Amino acid sequence: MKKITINDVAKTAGVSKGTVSAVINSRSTVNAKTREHILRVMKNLNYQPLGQARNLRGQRIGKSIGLIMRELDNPFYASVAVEIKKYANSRDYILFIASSESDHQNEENIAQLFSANNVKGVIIAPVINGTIEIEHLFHLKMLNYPFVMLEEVQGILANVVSINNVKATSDAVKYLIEIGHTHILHFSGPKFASHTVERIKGFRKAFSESHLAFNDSLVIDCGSHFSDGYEKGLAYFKSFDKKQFPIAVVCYNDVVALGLMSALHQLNITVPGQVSIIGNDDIEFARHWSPALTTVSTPYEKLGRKAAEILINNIESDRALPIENIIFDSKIIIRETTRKVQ
Amino acid sequence: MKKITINDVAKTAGVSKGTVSAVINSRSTVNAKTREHILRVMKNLNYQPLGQARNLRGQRIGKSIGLIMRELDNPFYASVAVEIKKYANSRDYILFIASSESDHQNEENIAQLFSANNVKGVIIAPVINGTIEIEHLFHLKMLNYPFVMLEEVQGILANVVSINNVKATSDAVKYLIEIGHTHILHFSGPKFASHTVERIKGFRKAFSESHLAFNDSLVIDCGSHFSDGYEKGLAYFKSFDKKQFPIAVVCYNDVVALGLMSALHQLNITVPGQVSIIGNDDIEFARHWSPALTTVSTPYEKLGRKAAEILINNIESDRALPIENIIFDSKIIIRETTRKVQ
DNA sequence: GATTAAATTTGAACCGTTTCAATTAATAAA
DNA sequence: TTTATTAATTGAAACGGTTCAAATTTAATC
Repeated sequence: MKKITINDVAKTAGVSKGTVSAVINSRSTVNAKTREHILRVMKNLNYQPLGQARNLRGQRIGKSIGLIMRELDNPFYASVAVEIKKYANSRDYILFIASSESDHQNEENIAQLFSANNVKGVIIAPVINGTIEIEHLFHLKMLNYPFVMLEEVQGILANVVSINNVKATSDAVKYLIEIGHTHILHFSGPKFASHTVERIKGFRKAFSESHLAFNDSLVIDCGSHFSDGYEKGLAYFKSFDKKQFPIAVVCYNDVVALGLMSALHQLNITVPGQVSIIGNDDIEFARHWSPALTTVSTPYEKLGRKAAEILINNIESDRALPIENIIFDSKIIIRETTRKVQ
Repeated sequence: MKKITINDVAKTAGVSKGTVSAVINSRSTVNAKTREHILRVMKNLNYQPLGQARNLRGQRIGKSIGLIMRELDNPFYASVAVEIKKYANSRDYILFIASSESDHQNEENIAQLFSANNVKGVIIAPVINGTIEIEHLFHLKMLNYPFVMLEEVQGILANVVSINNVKATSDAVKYLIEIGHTHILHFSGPKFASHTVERIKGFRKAFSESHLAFNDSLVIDCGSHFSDGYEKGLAYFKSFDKKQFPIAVVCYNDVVALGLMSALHQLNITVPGQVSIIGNDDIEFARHWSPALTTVSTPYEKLGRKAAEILINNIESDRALPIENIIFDSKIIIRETTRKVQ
């Protein structure tokens, strides 16, 4: 079935396509009777004007940028998204958000769709699934299509605005060591996310820079959701020898930490009495939970703002701008889920 | 400054635009040396191919739908968005999300941008700010542009998929009456959101259908965030006469309810001992909080799924489909923040 | 060096609109 | 009825690319 075009409408209505165009654009120069007639024909033919063609000539339509998240319900990137949006709006851009669902092909399709549809540039939380696929990023580069990545990707030189996960997690562990902990675990994030990898690296780094011995069993595969923290927490501490307390857990993020606390509560294990817990992200609930969660706060406002700023600067510049690589540091926020030992 | 086009590149490089086009599209028929040369010229001129024009001919690029939320951090619509996305993906559509920030003009601009940029249809959580502005919706109708609204808007006949807020809140109040409460408050939502208005209506309805007398002071303007619940809760109960307990509060949503509980905790008021609380939405945290929150669960999966289904059916149909108006019922989930009185 | 096959490149037609000067129809004034 | 105005309509030329048959170049073979 061929697509109905303005020509079909014009022909059926017995007018020129200029007139049809005038109706579509609500121009007042067209006679009321003619308008009605054309409108009726449009409805009958179920004619949908093709936006792309409409803009080709005029190009007076608003500006927009895109954001490709890995998943819609990631609380950290959701906060970053809000900041990106704020900044974009302040410069008169609308933000469109899409989710790659951690799938390379999706990421590529979305980037393609953005660039093909008048979205001026894109911010990407890149998918890194073991095999790193960056052809589509090269393609964007070739097209001179402006983009900024929220995590570094090996093998491509591009704008990156990110956070220092290694240092953040390492600092968290060092803080625990400082207050006397000697038995420290890591509930790690979703496989293949670079945040996960980097945080594990930071975790190990802290060990290698202290007197404590690292051991693979100290890293427990967990995930990023409340239920992950809850379930893995239940499984791990269910038949846990209480003589081993006190113990400390550095969690991938706050939601996992909260889930873990919920599990511990159910097992009648006290926080921070028997288990100290540190989260990551500093979501709003972290400070309202009881006990309030000690966590690592990443400056997502700055992160989102900077990413959007670089992107829009690139979009509006008529020459290529130098590539930027900006890493923000996090800081630990001490609340009630960690305590001094001995 | 005039925009650089493929013609400029072709001219500067001394080749035909067909060849430049071949380079842009990574076709293998072009000689390596020529390719390099053209690529260099593209870079020098900072040439960005115009996506719209690229598609005009080919039109083989993926399908997408849009979602216009009122705000990015609304937990209820965030959940709905996830469901819309799932369904859209299952039918090979990519979902783009934008936020109107509860502003009419933004809503209009975004809808415009979607329709002008090859997004096949849109789901709208409409802004209803006292003055109802629906011209842009009429415009979409005229263009035969498929759209579905997540809340009813007076004055326009269009697809609506929504929830029965009146019944939901009314049921909540009736439940409280059933278990013996006689003093019932409502912490209401953001002004002008139709959910707010409808829930207040439901609150009143329950009174008018029972023996209790309604009174304007029973509705406390609150908002939709944790901090709103916390602050308004603190303000309201700070110098509250304890003789008036037990009392019950129906909250606009779960986050507000949790904020309120946090405030009450700080004031040493017990839940559900002195105050019974009911939320709305049934977010994940609701069941994990302690005490676990009694709340009204809206079937957001069905809601999102149905909205996306209607939209895509409309997009893919070659004739106009009948307008649908679907309202889902909610149900109350009894947990630990409500108790029988007397 | 001539012939043929393969690799490149060209350029005109086309995609579905908008634009706007020019034309035509309708209305008002003379 | 003419004529001058004004209101509507037309249609050809963009817009910035893609396509692909035809033309040209280059390489290979004899």
